Amino acid sequence: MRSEGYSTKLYNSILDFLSKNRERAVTAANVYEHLQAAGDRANKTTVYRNMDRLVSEGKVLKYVTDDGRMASYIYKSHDDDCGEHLHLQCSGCGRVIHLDCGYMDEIIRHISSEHGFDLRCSSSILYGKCRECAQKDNSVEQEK
Amino acid sequence: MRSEGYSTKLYNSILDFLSKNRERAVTAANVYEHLQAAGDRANKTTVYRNMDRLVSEGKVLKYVTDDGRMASYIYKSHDDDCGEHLHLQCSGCGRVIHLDCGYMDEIIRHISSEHGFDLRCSSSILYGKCRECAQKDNSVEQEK
DNA sequence: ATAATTGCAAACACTTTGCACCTGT
DNA sequence: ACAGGTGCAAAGTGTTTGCAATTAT
Repeated sequence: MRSEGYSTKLYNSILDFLSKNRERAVTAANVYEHLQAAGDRANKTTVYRNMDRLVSEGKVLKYVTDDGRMASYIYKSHDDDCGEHLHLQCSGCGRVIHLDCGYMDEIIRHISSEHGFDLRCSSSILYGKCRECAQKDNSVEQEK
Repeated sequence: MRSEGYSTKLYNSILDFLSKNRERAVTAANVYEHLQAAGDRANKTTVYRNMDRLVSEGKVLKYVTDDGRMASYIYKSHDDDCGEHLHLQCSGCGRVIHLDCGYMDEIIRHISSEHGFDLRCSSSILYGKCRECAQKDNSVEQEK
């Protein structure tokens, strides 16, 4: 977590976009497209550099998409410490669920004591489907 | 899971290598290097194609490495259904721990009922450090 | 015989880097 | 003024694809 840098137009736009999408994981491509659409014509390189900066500033967590093709970023709200709990990501809609219930501590303790393993939540993400997307899948099944 | 294909020299070598490494996650590069060393000079493309084949045959699970740079593969032992439980992977030594205890089912149920999320174990992997690597890290810290 | 597998070179997709120029402080 | 940010083009990395030659059944 390095010292803050300059507050540029792009940096602010990106941070703003991320904070407005705290409930989903966002890729560099998503950010780039958003900036295009918003008229802040940006360069992909610059997007990547700003994402790196946000990660090293500790404002954002970096994961990988479901298919492992791209990096995905999750905005860390200041009120919850996202490094301390796991995240669920829906591979349908990209929605992120913060597993910050008390149950989580228990899981971490169990994994540590029973399996001799220190979980690092900040680099682990669980994939699956949220209720809505799972239901959508089912209705598509039925249409066949 | 498609029907079995030809049983070629390379396919067998790769499967053999994977089954001898069931306790760790292996990358395409690892497989390639092993084949080189073993004298079965192979082509990277062929390694990738065989990995794909093994995945579609359901003999191997495909994940992503800790840093998200490469695919990593875990051999599925026939005796345990790896698609039904989560895996822990040590980012120090690559060791894989199968989380196939009863407690895990409870977690999956909790995530489903309390968070409305259907976990897909076959594409989720948790990272951290196994006891040995964590201790190793500590001694390195102390050397400073 | 014939369907699947292989090797090679080229293409891909995402990300990173080098460098000259521009901007925030 | 100057540290830091930006854009462009080029390079890098892991993976995939097209196609002709080879191999397993």
